[in-house]
Amino acid sequence: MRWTCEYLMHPHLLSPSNLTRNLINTYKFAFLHIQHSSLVNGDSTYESKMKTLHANLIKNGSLLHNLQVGNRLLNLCVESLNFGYAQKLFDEMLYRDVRTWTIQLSGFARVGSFSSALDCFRRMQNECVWPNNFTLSSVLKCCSSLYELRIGKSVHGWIVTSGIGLDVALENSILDLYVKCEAFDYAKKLFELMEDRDNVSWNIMVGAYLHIGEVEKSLCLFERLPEKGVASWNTIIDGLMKNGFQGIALELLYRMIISGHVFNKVTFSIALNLASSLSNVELGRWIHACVLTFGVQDDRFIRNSLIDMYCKCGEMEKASVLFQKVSRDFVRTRNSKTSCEAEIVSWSSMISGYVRNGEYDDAFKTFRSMVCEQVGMSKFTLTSIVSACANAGILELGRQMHAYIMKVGHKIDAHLSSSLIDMYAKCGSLDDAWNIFNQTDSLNVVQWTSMISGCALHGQGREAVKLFEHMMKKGVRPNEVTFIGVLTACSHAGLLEDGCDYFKLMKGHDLKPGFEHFACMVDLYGRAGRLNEAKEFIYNNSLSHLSAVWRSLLSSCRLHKDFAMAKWVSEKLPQHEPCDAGPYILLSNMLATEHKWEESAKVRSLMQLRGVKKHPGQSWIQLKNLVHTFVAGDRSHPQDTEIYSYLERLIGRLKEIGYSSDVQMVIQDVEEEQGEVFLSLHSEKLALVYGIISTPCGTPIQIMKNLRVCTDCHNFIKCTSKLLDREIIVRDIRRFHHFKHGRCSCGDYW
DNA sequence: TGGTTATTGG
Repeated sequence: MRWTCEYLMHPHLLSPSNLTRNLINTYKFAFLHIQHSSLVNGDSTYESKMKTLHANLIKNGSLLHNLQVGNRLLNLCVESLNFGYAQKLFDEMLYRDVRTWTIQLSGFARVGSFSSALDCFRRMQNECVWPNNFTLSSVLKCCSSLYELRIGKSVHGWIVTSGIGLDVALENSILDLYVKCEAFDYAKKLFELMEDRDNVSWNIMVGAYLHIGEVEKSLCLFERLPEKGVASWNTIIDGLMKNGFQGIALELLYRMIISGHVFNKVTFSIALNLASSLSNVELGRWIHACVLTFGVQDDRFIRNSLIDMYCKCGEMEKASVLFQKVSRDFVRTRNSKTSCEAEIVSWSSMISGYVRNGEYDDAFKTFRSMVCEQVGMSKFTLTSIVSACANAGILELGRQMHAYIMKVGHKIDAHLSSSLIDMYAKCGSLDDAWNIFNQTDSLNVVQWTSMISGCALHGQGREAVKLFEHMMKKGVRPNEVTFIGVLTACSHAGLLEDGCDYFKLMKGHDLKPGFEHFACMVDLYGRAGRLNEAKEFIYNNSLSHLSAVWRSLLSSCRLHKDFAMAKWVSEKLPQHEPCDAGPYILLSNMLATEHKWEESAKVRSLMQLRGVKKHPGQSWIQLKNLVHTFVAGDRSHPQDTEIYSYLERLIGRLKEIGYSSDVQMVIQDVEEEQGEVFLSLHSEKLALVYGIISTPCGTPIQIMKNLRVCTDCHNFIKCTSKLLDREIIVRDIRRFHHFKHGRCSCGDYW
């Protein structure tokens, strides 16, 4: 190998008589040798060696006089993805035939330059080179990738009129073009007219029916297939899953196995995807075991599917182990385009996995390494990271990400714009959310929903309702999530009648209310003070097994001070969710308000006995580039002496303007005075005080909290906003509270 | 012919 390479570096050693098949092979070896040493041994002289090789090739001009030799070399360049050299060689070749053009054209198609491939086809036609079936297949593939139905149809027309021999493969390409371009009628007609149909033709049609959601027809077609190949099974299982028929998909996978079909690489990907969409980690693990048995664990698609499956099943550690292995391998193969794409997918999967599992810090860390290691960004990565900013509520980071996206020059597509709208809304800047919303040209249902939910989040119920009406007028169909948004808005703004109307409207849109919608309705009745109607609604709709609706009713009871019903409800709660700490705390809280300390303590010990852990309350505030997090009674902050002494003085001054601690929220068996002390140390108060002492007078302060804000803290913040004349914004787990001049945007209704 | 990653709610 080394000898051949050195030999080629000295062209004077070449004699014209060597211009034979052997020479081509020698070039082939040299090519592969240079590429191999660059990829595996990290040889940095790759570029210069290739240049030398190429120069020698050109110098030995006779090579380019021989069409056969030229074509073979061109093919070699294309196959090894050395596209720059392929282009040079193509331009320098003296003679070109249909094969030369086809190699070049399919080369463009292979690296995803479909437009260049079509240009190549046009030039070829201009030079009156008659295409063959391979050329046409490639051209049709380019058309379908570019959704170029018009060009595709003209190619079809040309094929028919030119009298070129049509074979099944070419007809299948046309069929596939029509399906991909959603010209389903054309596809159906062509399929009916086809004299020879092979398995591929049938599979394309099965896939086509699945694509347009005609699941039953696709199943019929599938069952009619006389010999079902692995590809047929793959198509039907994948399509069923994508149409939301996970159960049938799983059944078919089982049927496929027991009828003796052996999985191929595609089957593994699909099966892993099925496992994650069912959140069935056992199935996922079983498939992982099969992957290892078959020895296909190094396939990039399968690896990524494995990572994604573990991410979606919440097993981030397992995903991370696989990911580390992948990224080690990728370092060595960075040069090829396909491996780059596969690498980006695995990074994206990891980031979205961390976001999905609420591990935002890890998501940010992964993103940072991705930037440092100069891995290319995809819109998937960016969308996930914006969503991480949204959920973590870190406005400054969100803004930086937005700026980064603009700087990199990424196009803001529908997914990105909806996640940006959502991010700004969730990070407290509704104005920025509106800016993105107003700048978007054709709004889809997700973007409308993000904006509607954003308004609801900020207590702008009427604005949300207006938006919803506007959206309907524009002819955009609301989905289930849109209704959750608009119902929440009605509930937060106390718009009982509108809420009931919208709930009824769901039927008109063929949408079945889920438990979230029912919970919104219970909330709506409850907040409006219609506690009995809320209770009736629960029983009339058989919702009594859902703890979410009882919890919502309980909050309303507290709001309207109906202690009798509150106690009745809070006793029901732990039965439904024995592992959730919330109901126990609420119940013991209710008992404590009636000074029934013993019973309250019993509930607490029952909770301990069952090993239920309380979710610790946390509040955080971002100042400059740092996020400061506090828990109740936190003494770990470096400025804690300052914080505590300011807090004490502040409470004293607030009392002078009428603030008093709301001891009803005390959840421990303590005396009032002690209770007051305990309340004063809630995490949001600490975060607020830290914000006050760290910023100039009059600066608005924004705090985030992972639980709902309690009545006492709500009161405390209201009074503080009045006393210090500061705008204070608090995001709790459900909504935003904008405090100004002693009032809150929620109207004390949350 | 078929396979992996993203947005609104929970």
